[in-house]
Amino acid sequence: MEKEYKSEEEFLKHYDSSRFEKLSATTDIAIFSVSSSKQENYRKLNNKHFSVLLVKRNRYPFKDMWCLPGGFIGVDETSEDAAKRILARETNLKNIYLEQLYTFDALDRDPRMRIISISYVALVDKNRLDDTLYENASWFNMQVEENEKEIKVNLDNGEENFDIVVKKTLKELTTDRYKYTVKKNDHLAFDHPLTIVSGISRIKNKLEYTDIAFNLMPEYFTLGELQQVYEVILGKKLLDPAFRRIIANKVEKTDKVRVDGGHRPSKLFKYRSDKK
Amino acid sequence: MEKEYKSEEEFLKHYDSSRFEKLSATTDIAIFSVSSSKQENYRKLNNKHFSVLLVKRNRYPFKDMWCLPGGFIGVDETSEDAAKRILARETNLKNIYLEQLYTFDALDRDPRMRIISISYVALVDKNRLDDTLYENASWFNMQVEENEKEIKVNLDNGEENFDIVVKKTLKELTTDRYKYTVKKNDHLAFDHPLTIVSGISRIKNKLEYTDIAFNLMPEYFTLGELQQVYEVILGKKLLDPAFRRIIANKVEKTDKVRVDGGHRPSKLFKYRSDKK
DNA sequence: TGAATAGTGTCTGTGAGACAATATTAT
DNA sequence: ATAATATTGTCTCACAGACACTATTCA
Repeated sequence: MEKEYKSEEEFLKHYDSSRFEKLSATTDIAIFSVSSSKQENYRKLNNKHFSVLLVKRNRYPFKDMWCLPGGFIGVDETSEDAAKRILARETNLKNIYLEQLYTFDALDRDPRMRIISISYVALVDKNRLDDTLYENASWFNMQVEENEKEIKVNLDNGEENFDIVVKKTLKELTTDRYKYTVKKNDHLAFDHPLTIVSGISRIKNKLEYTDIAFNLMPEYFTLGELQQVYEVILGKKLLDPAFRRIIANKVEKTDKVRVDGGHRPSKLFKYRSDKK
Repeated sequence: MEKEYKSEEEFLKHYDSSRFEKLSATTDIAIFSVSSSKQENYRKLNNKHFSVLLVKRNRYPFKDMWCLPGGFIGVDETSEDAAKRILARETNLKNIYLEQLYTFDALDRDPRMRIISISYVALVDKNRLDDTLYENASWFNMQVEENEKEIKVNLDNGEENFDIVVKKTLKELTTDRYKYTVKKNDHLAFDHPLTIVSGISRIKNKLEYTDIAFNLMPEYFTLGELQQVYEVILGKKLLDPAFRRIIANKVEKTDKVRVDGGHRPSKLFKYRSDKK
């Protein structure tokens, strides 16, 4: 039974904040970007890959495994502030695209104790990044294969290469569209395969009805480059005329030109937010 | 500096779970439904309203204000389990549609202390509900008006009627599509206006590309009723032929018929999950 | 000159929006 | 008969998919 209080102030004065059990909370961020790798053929464009930043853990639990950048949320900071703090530690950039993704809270997701993870997705333009990475961080190119039953992501940082497989359970009604469960994972700590797959799925969806792609682009870019970014994230080739129609009112042609190979030079465009 | 451990087991044995500050977590659920109200005209169909279940608080903080059903998350239950526990308390139904919405964690969202809220959205078919409601619960019909700058929701349970207004800030790139902030609210506790508005927005979006609407429907329904549900949630009239085209492969015609007024009877349909 | 990308024109089929027309019921 | 909903037909316009064609560069 609760005592009677005359006012909210009086109630708060007597409130015992230890009445309910508390738990720990962390933030984990799926920082995505698009990497380029040179082609041998001087005529061809750079190869692009959708990529994610992982950190090698140097302490228990999951020592020596890879994980998403993250950390504990202080009692005096919001999860978003914590995410920004971690982003600032991992990159040299301000004003990074940051969006809350999902709160993972399975009871056994951390062997230490009950720790929930309020996860975020961030998008960065790799061109603006320093090459120097914090601690044991490394960019992994992702190759995503998805069918009705599962999603396989191949992760490759040039030295290490491994797959994670996440099973999709379609629950029809009575729950969200899909429920993900880890099916194969030997290299990632915690439930981070779920975070990565959820993040990819979120970005893929939003790519089609928002302008988030431009967070992955430098100020000036060619339409070919922009199309490549869409293609590596969506995981399929797009037809040039259709693509140009779709993004026509999101970009603005500049008088700059890029000459970069044995082929016709391309005009440089920039993002136009005042689109109709 | 961290001590050296020989194995993860050894590390876990010595782990001090009080090393990091902890915080409290609650679950709040926006339980949505569609209410019907009889029309005076015998020919006309029932009027439908998109509605949300609110509870009048009988204790501090925010005593005597309305809030979403919710409660603290135990250390040994997931937020989803907590949400199901609360749903079971408020309704008599099993297998309710339940989806994680967002984690709200502004530092000042609760005057007692730092409490984050992992919020959920639930959809129920009011026809299957008992009329008896738990404690001080009450269904409020919602009238939503949205423009570029803000979202106004009028809440009405037959006895009380009030507005909440939430401001939309468009952050273009560098963050999610919109950021919501409470602009006017005299009747709802905590940051629940944000939860309600976020929930409405989520359901509105998913209505178009998923089958969630059928969670709001009884087993057998007419296409007119189904269309009404879409219309009250989307907040606009739809054209009959277009609507029927869209949902054609999601429903299955039965040989049942509903005769209910001074107009042509309608065939009853049911949900068909094996759609192409 | 050839291989590659850049950029545009155009045809066609699909599908949404709009409107019209017919069917059926209780009062 | 009338007012309401139920149901279907069809026209048009916009647009995505598909393909073809031209432009331009460097080795």
